[in-house]
Amino acid sequence: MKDYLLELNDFQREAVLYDDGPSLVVAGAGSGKTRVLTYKIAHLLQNGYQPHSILALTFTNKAAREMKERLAAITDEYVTRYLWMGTFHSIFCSILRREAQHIGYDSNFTIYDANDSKSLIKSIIKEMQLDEKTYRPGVIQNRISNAKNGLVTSKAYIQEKGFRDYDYRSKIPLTGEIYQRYSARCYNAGVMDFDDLLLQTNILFRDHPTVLHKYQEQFRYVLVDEYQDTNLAQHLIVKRLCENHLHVFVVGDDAQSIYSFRGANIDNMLRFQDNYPTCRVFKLERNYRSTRNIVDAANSLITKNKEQIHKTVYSEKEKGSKLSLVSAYSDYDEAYMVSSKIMDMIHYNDYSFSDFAILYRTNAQSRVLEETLRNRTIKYRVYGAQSFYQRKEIKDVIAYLRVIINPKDEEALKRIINYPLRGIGGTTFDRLQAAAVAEDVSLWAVISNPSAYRLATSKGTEHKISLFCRLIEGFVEENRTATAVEIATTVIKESGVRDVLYNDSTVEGISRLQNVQELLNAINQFVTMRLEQGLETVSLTDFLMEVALITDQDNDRDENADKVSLMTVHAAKGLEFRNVFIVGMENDLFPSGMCMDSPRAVEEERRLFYVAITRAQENCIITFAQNRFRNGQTNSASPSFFLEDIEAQYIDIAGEIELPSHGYGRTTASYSSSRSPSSSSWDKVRSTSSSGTIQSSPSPSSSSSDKLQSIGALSTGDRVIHTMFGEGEILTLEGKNENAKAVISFANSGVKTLLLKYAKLKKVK
DNA sequence: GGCCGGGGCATTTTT
DNA sequence: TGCCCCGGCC
Repeated sequence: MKDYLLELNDFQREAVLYDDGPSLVVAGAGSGKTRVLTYKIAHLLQNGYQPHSILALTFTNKAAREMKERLAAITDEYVTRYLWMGTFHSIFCSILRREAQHIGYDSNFTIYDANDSKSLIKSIIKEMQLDEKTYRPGVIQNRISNAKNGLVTSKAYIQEKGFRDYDYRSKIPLTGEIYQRYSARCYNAGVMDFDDLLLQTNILFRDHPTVLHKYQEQFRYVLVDEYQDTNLAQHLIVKRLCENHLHVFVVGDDAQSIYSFRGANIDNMLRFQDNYPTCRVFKLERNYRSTRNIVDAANSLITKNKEQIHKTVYSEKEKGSKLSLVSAYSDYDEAYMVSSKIMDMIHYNDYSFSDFAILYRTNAQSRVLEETLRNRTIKYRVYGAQSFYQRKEIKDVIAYLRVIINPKDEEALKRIINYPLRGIGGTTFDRLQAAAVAEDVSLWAVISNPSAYRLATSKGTEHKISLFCRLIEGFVEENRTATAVEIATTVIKESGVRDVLYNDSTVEGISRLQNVQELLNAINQFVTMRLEQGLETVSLTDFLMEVALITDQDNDRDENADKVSLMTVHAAKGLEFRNVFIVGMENDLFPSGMCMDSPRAVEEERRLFYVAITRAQENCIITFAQNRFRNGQTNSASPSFFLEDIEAQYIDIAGEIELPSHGYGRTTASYSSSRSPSSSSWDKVRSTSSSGTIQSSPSPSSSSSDKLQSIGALSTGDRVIHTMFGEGEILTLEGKNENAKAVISFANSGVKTLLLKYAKLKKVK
């Protein structure tokens, strides 16, 4: 093993070496938090801790994987195999599976993802004949999730006056009832949702001291990453596991706590010392990531928050450039300026695309950016977009697999009972489900024996149901002996999914079939990997558990691809880029308009802005638009009041910026940065935006009426997509308004003349 | 049972 | 603007 201690600074080393009780490492942004955690584990290993006696908990698979890789590099690879390192959810999912019988579950329970949960809540709301506009499924889902994360079971929820009153005041008094039904349904279906994995673990540990004791004995040391993001359920699990030996080492940054809406409680970190009175606090304050200006600017922002652990983050890098603040006329212009700036910086500073990230508050903002980047042929990747396992075709196949290992899985059944179409439609399904609810049995119990439930269905329908039932039973039977890949292959073939996709010769259809093939590869890969790690057998259940807890993060396969990264600020946490754009810095957007009634929520938004700024290593460029198209209309916007929180000395109002040409002529405007001395950047912003130095770009519709080079947004030579004919190129354009026509040469359908009024053309590139 | 189109509606979301 | 839900129609 390398002499790892030499690679740490004094403070980091102190934290790693201290071994005399609970430790809290308050790690500022970019201060080498993961490094400390990794070396701490290496240190424990070197001092005689067995790998299987170390439990290291993270929030993302990616964090766990990266830490494993780093550990493998400084210790031995085989060691990391036996470490208990993973996300809270995956680790306790394994434990729950092992101990399921203690809490009345089968060890083959399946997992509801957020969509499954929401869908179930929706059906319950319908069954209770409540109005979906009053009882918004998303809101109810949040309420239930928060309750679970706060370890409030449905029973407790209904009994507790506080919840009742709160729901009553929110005009959704029956939330407790929905929660109760939701829990019952999950239990009957033999499934757990994400929150259950933590809630049930707590129940397990609370009610079964011998089980708890077993794990207390096993885990001699417990480490937690991103502790500021733990919720009560997680905090308590850790506390229980450590209560005897107090070998607990947690790392986090309270200034980066941005997940309270998911139940994270920053108090877990702020009051760590109350929970562990003998704890020692270590502060890592040296930032290794960013230039001094960036660190100082971020500090000046975050000091405006009241609740925080005091620390002074500093950088010893060069001063670097100031942050820059750029005003744009519209969201479109904002996107255009960002892409221009990227091109400029690449040109003059020798950056590549992958040195840039564009961060925004909401996913909806990515659209304009994407469009603009495409037009400028800038390669980009949107993170947090639909992940592989979220695709419909993949979810469909996964649903079959879920039903095979747990036929009671109601949401999975719902997905596949009529896909591919087999004539079991909504009405029939509702009847089946109503019977299941009325008799308090699983949906599968009704499906596998419909005649026992006096359903008002026809003979023909009953036959269809029994065919479906036999199909599933056949799969279940095969799964006893077949490998995971074999059973998945059979399912795709015999369910009819393959034929449906095969018969769809559209571009989308072909890609869906490829995705399904890719799923088989993924299963194969997973099994091979596990076998290589020395496991005797790898079941379908193992794969499904892994898949259920996987999210988008995992596909960083093309990490080396040279692309600009687009993502929400939330998704950017933990990442770093040489150059960061923070766009849409406007009131009502960032901070979100929904936080304004709560000072705590405003502080969280400010932390979010802090996270955004601290992603930047060299340059941080902040933009806002004076007009933004949102929810179908354009609204005028004002620069975020958070900008006022950044001290003026660290931020510049941008100089000359080229405005979008739209291909209709060029305009160049420059920002008149206010000369008047001002103590806050805010004044400058105001003077800039109100003096309106940025002119509106000409609108596309004002294009000239020459030889009809273009009509509306279309020009000759444009590549377009037609819903029927596919992709093609515009050869000519003619006519006005109602009669505007285009002659288009389609790749697969030949040349067509289309009336623009009817042809819904979509421009590509 | 299943498809199409009008109307209402929009945070963030490690698992 | 784009998604999702529901109601009407085949």
